[in-house]
Amino acid sequence: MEYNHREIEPKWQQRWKEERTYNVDIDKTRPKFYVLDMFPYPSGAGLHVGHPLGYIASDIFSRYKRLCGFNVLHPMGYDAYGLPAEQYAIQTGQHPEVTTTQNINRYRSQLDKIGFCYDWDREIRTCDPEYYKWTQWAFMQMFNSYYSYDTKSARPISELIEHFEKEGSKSLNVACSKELDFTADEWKAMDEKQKSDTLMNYRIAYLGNTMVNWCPKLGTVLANDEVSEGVSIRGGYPVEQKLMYQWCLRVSAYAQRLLDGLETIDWTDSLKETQRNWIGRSEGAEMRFKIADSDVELEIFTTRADTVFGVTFMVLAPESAYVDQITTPEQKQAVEEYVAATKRKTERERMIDKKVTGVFTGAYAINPLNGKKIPVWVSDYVLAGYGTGAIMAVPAHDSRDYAFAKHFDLPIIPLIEGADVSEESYDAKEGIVCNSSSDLLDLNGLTVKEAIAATKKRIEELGIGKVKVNFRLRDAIFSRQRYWGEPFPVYYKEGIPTLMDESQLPLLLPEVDKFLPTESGEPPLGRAANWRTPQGYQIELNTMPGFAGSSAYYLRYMDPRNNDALVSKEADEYWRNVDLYIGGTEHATGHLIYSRFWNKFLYDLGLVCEDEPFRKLINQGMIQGRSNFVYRIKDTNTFVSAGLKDQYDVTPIHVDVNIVSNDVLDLDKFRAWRPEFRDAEFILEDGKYVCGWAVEKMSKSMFNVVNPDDIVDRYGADTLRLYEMFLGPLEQSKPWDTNGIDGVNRFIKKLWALFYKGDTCLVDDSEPTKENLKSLHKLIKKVTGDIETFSFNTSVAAFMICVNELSQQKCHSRLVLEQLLVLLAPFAPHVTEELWHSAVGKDTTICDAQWPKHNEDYLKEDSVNYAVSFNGKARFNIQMPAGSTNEEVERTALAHEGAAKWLEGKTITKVIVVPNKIINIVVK
RNA sequence: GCCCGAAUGGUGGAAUGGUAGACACGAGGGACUUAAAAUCCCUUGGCCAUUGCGGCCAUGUGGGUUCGAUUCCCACUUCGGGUACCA
Repeated sequence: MEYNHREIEPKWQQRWKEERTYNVDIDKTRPKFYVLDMFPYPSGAGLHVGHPLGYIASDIFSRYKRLCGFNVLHPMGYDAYGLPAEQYAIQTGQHPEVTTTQNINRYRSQLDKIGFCYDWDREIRTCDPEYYKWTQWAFMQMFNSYYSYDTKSARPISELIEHFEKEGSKSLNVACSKELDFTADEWKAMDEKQKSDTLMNYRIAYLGNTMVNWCPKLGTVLANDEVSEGVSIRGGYPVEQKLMYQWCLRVSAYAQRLLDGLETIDWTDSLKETQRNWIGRSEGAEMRFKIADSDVELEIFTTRADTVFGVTFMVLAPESAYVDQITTPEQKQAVEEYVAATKRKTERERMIDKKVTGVFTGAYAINPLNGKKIPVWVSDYVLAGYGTGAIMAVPAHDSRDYAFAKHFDLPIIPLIEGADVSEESYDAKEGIVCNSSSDLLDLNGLTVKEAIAATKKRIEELGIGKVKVNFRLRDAIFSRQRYWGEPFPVYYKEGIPTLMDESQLPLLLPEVDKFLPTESGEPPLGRAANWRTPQGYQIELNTMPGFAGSSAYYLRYMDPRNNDALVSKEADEYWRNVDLYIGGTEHATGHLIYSRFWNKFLYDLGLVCEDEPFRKLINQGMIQGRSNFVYRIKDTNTFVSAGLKDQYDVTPIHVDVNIVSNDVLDLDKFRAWRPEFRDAEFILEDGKYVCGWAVEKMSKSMFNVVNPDDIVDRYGADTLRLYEMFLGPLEQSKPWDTNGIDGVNRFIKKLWALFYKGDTCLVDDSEPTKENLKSLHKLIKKVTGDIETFSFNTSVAAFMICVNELSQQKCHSRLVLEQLLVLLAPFAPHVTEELWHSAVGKDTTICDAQWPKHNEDYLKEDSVNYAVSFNGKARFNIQMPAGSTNEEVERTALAHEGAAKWLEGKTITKVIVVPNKIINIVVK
């Protein structure tokens, strides 16, 4: 029998499917292990060889854990709601569901060819009503909850209503959009609408007037993580700031827990750091400044309370509510013009345009600690969304304030001894404070740290401020003005947003004639006929964002067909949370924050038993493309080989990597590739046309996309799997280069040759030799260690070494070869399964074998090789019997004939013996 | 600007304090073959020596710690990723 992947791979894939080899159920007699891939958005382009990298790694780990005796949950599904399908629908009129289903089918057939051990019975799709019922349901729970800082958890909104009825807003310690102040009587006197509005201030899923990222081109709002550098991540369209009435999730309430939880999970430090920065905790103080000749008090936030004596002006964000309250009539026009001008600018323009701008309000604030009058300005360098939207400016010690002060010629008062602020501000939080004393507070002589603490203490005593922790993390905007998403189970009863009954879930996405906004500017659902409750109330027209469906999908896999609960208690308590999660870093500040938030919320409600969803997380690196170039001599149809291109004036042109092999261009295929190249002439080197190359993103436009289907067809899935792992460390980005694939393919053929020569099966029952066992046990030890640390590339190398050794040893012993197959099974499931049955003669699947353990006895050496070094430089080797003492090693080394040369005329200062490795003799 | 990570042959990479370059690709040479493919064997970081041994230099640059540094520390250079008026 010859190795023929085209025959054995489909055969086993079929058998696994028929025999339900990879389907799992709760089994309390075995420990569970949950391995999850970030589920893909099924794009129209299909998979390229970069996509399966993480899937292969997780598949290897799943199979390994199963062989180790774990009951492994390893599911897959699709993140099926999304913008590309909708935009395609707008262009073509094709229903997004149709394209999505097509894409899913394509993905599935591509995935199937690679031989993954997914339990496909547990497949989920976020656009499936059976699935999104629970997305809608979770939203309803959030609507019905508020967040208590006393219990540090979400609580039913009914508790809050009880509190209002007893005490109004008194002694509340809860998350809210803004601090409200009302009595129990005032609450009771409110009408339904007022009560609804008041409760919105506290709900975890709430409707709020917030500054949103509005993308006019996409016609929708976007969350902060969907925007980068002022443009939308999808499409790259400009985004502007706009005040809109939108559904939001009070993620900010969980900021501290999201931060603390990072300590308990096994993620890389860099990813945790990214999340910490995104959450952006900063400790500081809120302080109130009275406005002269007015009742208004400006509340500001600062982390540098110590610099309060250096405040020479105040600045408001243009959107701040204070602006209208304090602007003097003389300045009114100038301020209004400035605010209007800022509004017109998109966020991107505001970012690119780093010019200092601002306008004086005409008002003055009083510094509460020294009574000084300080002017209040408006400028767009202060953000409305952070802190209180107002700052005290200390130009001597903040570079932004410094630039503003220089531009408008405002005074600068240095507060730290020795700080030179003539050219730039002194921003460092260190030094000894000076120029900082008044009747109320004296900071002179203190360090900055001490001064911050002293000021905080004093302002609390004086009742002019309080210690405050601020977070950068914003609430998530949860409405999208799109069609292809989950509808909100909400209707408007006399203008009051009201939840539907749980029994009405799932609320199905209605049909529409077009996927565009209505003529009156309403979202596409405005086109749905009868988008009303039976009582005739209007149902919410927005849909939920992409992250809604992906925030709790890992829970649904535990119990995917349950129609009575998101996940049953039994399934949740058995599978608990994800033990290993593999996916890209691009979700660090989006999905991985939202999921943690969502899970913590469900945890507060007692619906899930683990506080963190993903115990360990590995980020696989990106596989980049490796593009090839041909060089056309300018204004001709002649192409010059890469080595000679410097002699001509050439234009590099991308050429399809699939017609290039080892950087050598196939001339006939090139001529056939494009009509304009049909008559191409070539200047060759050594009779070949050599292409240039560069590492770029894998994309159609670069002609560097490699389809896994082609690789599987040519070399087989096992070769693809091994090669992707062999390419380099899992977490590192690296270019795909098909050139090296022959090496792993040869390895599989060599493996095959251990079992078969022609049609003869070589496996016999001979007793393994010492050498055989040594090679095998070396491999067991290495591979086990490597899988546990995700060093799959070095394990593949170890397999190659072992197979080479065994073939040199002519080892055909069944006992050795069957264990070799088990070790290799996670990496190359098809060929190992085939040999396991046909050559070794087993009749159960290799998946149910047992992972072998290595035996140190077989690894022991009779003698040990020591490298003898003089002053750290290795000079010769000596063989020592195993277990020799350091003294014996040293004596032998010095007595060795080679030693004399290096000892001549020198004296020995020191001898270091590293057991089993090296002996270093220091001479002078 | 700030934070994080990386830099090793022609190429992908190995070695986390102990003989740098495992393993693989590519390249060169050889065997088998009428020939090719496939397979197998040898060489392959650089320089010097090559009649034999051998010697020197080398992990981005410069310092440091150490008997010994690709590995640890400091500074710099370059590249990649994240983030950005967050007060």
